[in-house]
Amino acid sequence: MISSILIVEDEIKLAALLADYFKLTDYAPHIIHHGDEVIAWVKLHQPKVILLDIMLPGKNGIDLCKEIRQFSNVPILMVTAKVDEIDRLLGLELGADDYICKPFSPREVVARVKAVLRRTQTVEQNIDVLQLDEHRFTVSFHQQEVALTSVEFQLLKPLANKPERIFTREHLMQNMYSDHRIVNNRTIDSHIKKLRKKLADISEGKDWIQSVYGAGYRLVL
Amino acid sequence: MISSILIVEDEIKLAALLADYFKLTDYAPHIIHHGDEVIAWVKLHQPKVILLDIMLPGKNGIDLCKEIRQFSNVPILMVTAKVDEIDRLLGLELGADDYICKPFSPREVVARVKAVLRRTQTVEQNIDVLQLDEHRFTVSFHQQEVALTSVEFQLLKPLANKPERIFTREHLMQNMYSDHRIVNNRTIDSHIKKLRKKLADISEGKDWIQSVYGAGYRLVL
DNA sequence: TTTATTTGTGCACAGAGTTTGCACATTGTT
DNA sequence: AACAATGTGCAAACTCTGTGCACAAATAAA
Repeated sequence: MISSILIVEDEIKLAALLADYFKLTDYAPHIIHHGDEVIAWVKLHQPKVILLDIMLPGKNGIDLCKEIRQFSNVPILMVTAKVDEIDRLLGLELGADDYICKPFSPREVVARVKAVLRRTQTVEQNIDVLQLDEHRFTVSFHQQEVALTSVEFQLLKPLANKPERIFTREHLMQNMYSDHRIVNNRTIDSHIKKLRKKLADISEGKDWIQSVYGAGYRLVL
Repeated sequence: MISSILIVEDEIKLAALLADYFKLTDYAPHIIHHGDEVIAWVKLHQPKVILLDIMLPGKNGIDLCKEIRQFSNVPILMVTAKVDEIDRLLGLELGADDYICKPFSPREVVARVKAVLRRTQTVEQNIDVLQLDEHRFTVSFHQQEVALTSVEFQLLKPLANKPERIFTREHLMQNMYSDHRIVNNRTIDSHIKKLRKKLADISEGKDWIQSVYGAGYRLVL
């Protein structure tokens, strides 16, 4: 399995060294040296995991971590130069997934990243999914359940069955209506909106449905 | 068994700590910090149990408890900071199911919640169901019994055997008539109406049969 | 057999709930 | 900046369900 990893680290040589190690272990690393470039890149590329140094030119790692957590649950490993700092960081409850202390061996870092991915992926793939109930027209997330209308249910079904995959509005229409009716694109959007609301209500506000500009929608995990 | 629990507690760290403990014990906790948000959330999500602090910003726990009791019998555990207050609370007859005093250990709270659930669930799951008698075409609820016509009985049977599950009118027809006759949808409705009346008569007016727009009917517990 | 009484069916219409599309705001792309 | 796509609030159009009622069919009583 190949994962894209974002390495945010201002020491150029160290970053390159880490990147090399990750390449050897079948990861696709990308390096950013400056704090101000991180948010935009993450939003655009959605890496599978982020290695985030705290001391950075521009925005520091602590603020970046908070900011990323506003829109994503991507695993984040914080890197700090001082052991003492870790306690302080834990107190801040940044939502980071692990903390690593410099100096470190690249192999250690790779191991920690793997460990985090193993943890989070198990959770996401086995637990953090939407459960549809065909008989009751409901979706549930963890133990929270919500009733859908039949149109909403038919709309969600293909999206949830193939997460990540993009469905065009035309494709979604086909699945929603047995009579192959054509409705206005804005109509699909309206239903998507209602679905988003209901899903957010049972999952702490998470937006499960991503719109793909010019293409359609997809469900993200 | 997994239950959703609502934690209403303004001390953010305490709430998070409790939530963690409940997660470890297979509960799905949701936290609300402000009294004004509680009612709407409870109505929407119908948690299996509520842990309710008395001192809160916005509406206080005592008023909330009364208000919740207007529309739900969900088990409520009240949390108070002062031992002395418990006597006063008992006097108010709020309808809470247990009272817990701060400071407490999270493990104690989990234990008390389990105890309350054990008490209330036994009642609900073993007694509050409709008992059908195939030989006499009767339904009973608690000790109240009512005679059904054969059509009514056949209509109720699938609904009662699979509570929560939605049955289409077509499906219900199949079960009602051995000759697979097709009758008007309004006809099903008429029988549903009569059933509702009879069931309500033996169960304090409860409406057991929920209609699901565009889909059919289901029996709710 | 005839006459009540109960049960089943379907219709018309009212009321409730859902779906749809539009106008306009916002966001994303080039 | 200009254009295109998506998000949103809202009300109209539509669909579905509830109910009363009339009548048919089955059952029981006389």
